[in-house]
Amino acid sequence: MRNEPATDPAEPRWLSAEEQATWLAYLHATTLLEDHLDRQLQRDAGMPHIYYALLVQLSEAPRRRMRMTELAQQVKITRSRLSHAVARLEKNGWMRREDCPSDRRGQVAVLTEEGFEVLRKTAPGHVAAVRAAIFDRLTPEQVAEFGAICSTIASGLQPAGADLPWLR
Amino acid sequence: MRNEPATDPAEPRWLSAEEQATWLAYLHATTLLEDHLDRQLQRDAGMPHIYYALLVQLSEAPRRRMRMTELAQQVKITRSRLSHAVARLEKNGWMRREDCPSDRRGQVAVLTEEGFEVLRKTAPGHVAAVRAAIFDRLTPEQVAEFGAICSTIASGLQPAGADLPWLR
DNA sequence: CGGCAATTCTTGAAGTCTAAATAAAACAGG
DNA sequence: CCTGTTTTATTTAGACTTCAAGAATTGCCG
Repeated sequence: MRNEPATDPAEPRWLSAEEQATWLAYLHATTLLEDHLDRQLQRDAGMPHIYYALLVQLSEAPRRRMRMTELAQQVKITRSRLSHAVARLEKNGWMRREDCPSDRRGQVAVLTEEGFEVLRKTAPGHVAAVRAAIFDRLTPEQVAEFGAICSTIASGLQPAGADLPWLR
Repeated sequence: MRNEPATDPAEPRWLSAEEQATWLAYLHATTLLEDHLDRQLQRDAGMPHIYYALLVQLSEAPRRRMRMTELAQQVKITRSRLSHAVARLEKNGWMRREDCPSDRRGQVAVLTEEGFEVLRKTAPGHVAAVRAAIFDRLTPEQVAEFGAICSTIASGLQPAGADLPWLR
């Protein structure tokens, strides 16, 4: 389709050739990488990448525990998705739920010792995979620029699970 | 965890602080953007982003048709995933399958007129969403660099659905 | 206080994806 | 040819995600 300098509001501003190329490269990179890491972790840790990210997040939290809502926000997923995920991880014995002392509605997700152990054993392989896919292939300047770009993009997007009241 | 300059093969090379920050920014950006575009397209076009990408790919192909395997490769998904997707898109009347004349095993995915029409009507909104999330927020230099980085990453990863014979 | 609204989290159903198994046709050699 | 392998595509079952709905609790405010 076309790309015109015009300002006709009826005519959408299509992507330039360079923008298209970048967008396509982005789609390919993210699709392939997500797929790659999902396989790597499914094979080595028995869970998809996002579940692994939940364990990591918990492992870095004080007392290895976090409120459900905050955990969901940190990892950028909906509370619903988190509920299902934690249910599964709980079956594996890698996570546990406790009632929140200060808010009777709340739950606290806790990383179990077994969960931490899984992390300890599989973290090296995972870092290696991430490194091989990204950091071993970019210059330090590119890493910095890449981080800045991703931050910019992320900062412009609504948090996941931002329930209805976005039009208030 | 630590980061040591040592070359002990037993001690994994953890990510530096800057690498961690970049990796986290990447995860946030991709998670949020994928989610955002999925919602945008589900709302405006009635399908997830990857399905939309299939229609786009077909629309740009000669005679708006493509062999299943090639379509899967172009969009970086497995043949299995494509089979499911096309089955669904066929129900919507947006795609159609034809037998391949030259290879009796093969199938050709064809974009229907209805499918093209959906694309025509929803493309402007989708470009706008992509533009708002990415291109309106980056400088031209960043766009170029971003494209180069994504290309590098993508080029280092195996194609999806690369069946077993990878250890041949 | 009393009640309505918002928050927190879970659930169930429908849609999608993965992994492994299957079927069918093409190919490659002996 | 005829057989074993590869390629192409689909199918099944199970896992995961989304969306809408629901239950319990808290917070606001007149």
